[in-house]
Amino acid sequence: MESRIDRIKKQLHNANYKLTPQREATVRVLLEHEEAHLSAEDVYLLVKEKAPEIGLATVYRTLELLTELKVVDKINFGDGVSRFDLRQEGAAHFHHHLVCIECGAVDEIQEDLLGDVEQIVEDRWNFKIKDHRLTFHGICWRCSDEGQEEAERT
Amino acid sequence: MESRIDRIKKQLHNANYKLTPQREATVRVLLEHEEAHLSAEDVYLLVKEKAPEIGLATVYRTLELLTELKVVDKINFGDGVSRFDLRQEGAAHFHHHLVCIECGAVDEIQEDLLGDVEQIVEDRWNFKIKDHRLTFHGICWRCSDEGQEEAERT
DNA sequence: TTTCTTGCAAAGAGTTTGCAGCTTC
DNA sequence: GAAGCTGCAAACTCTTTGCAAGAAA
Repeated sequence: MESRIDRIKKQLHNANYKLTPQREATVRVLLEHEEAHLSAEDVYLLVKEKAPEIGLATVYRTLELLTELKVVDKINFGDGVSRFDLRQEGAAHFHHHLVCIECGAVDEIQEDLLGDVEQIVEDRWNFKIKDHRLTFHGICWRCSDEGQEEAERT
Repeated sequence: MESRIDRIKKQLHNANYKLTPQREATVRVLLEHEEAHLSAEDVYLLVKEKAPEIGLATVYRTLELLTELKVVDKINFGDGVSRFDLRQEGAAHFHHHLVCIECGAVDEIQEDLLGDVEQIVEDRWNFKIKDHRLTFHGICWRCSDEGQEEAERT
C-alpha cells in the first residue's frame, strides 16, 4: 500500500520538486502533529530535534511550497503567526475550527457544514466559491465542563 | 438625534477613555470608509490628510482600543496585514466576507447565514459560540464577467 | 555540468513600546 | 499636578530574500 508520504512525494515530483531530506523531515513533523496547528517556528523546532542542521528559512520555504501544492493550508487565527494544517486527502474543502477564548485550544470540524450556505452565496452574490475559512470563537466543552465540576464540587 | 460618533464617544467615556482629536479623526475615517477593510497604514494615511501631525503609533493604539471596545473588528485575510471593520451597530455577529482571488476585492455579506450551522455546532460539539469568522475565497462577479477569456486561456 | 536546494545572515514588513513632552481635568 | 495621551524613534516579531556552497540529475 502506498503511504501518505509517498503520495506527497509524487505530488512534489509532478510539480518538478524533489523530496529532499529536509522536506521529508518537515512533512513527517506535520504528519505526526496533524491536529496541532503548528506555526513555522513550531515546525522548525520539531524538525530540529531530528535534523539539527536544518535552517528556519528552509522550513519557511518548504511550508510555502506545500501550501502552493495544497498539501497544507496556511491559516491565521489572528495571533500574529501563520499556522499550517495538513489538508485531509480528498477533501474538497478546508475544515472548520473551534477556537476556545478561555484556554486557546483549537478543535477541528471535518464535516462540511456549509453546503447549503455555499449554494446561497453562489446564487445570490454570483460568486464562484473555491475555498472557505470558517472559525467559531467561543467556550469549548473542556472549559464549560471545568466550570461546572468546580461548581458542583463546592 | 444622537449620531454614531456620539455613541462611540459614550462608549469610550464609559470605559474611562477620552475622545481626543486624534481618536475622533481616526473614527471619522473609519465611518467614511465603512466597507473598505482598511489596514492600519491605510487609516493612517487617510487620517493624515486631515490631521497631518498624527503619528502612526497613535493610529495603532486607537485601533487597538476600538477593537477592545468592540467598535471595530480586527480581521485578517492572510495577506500579512490586519484590517479593521466597523461593527454594525446592534449586530450580534460579525458579518461575512467574499474575497476574490483574481482581483483581491472584498465584498461583505451582512446577512447571518449561519443560524442553523451554529445550532449544530453548539449541540454536537458542546461549544458555546461567541463569535465567528466566515470568509469565502473565489471569483467575484466582476471577474467572472470580464475575465472569461483569460480564465479559459490557462 | 547544470539545475535545484540549502543554511546563514541580512533585509523587510508590520506592529509594539519607551519615553519625554503636551493636554486635560 | 496627577493622569492620560501623543509623536517620535527604536525595538521587536515574523517572514522573505540574496548569495555562496552543497547535493542531485
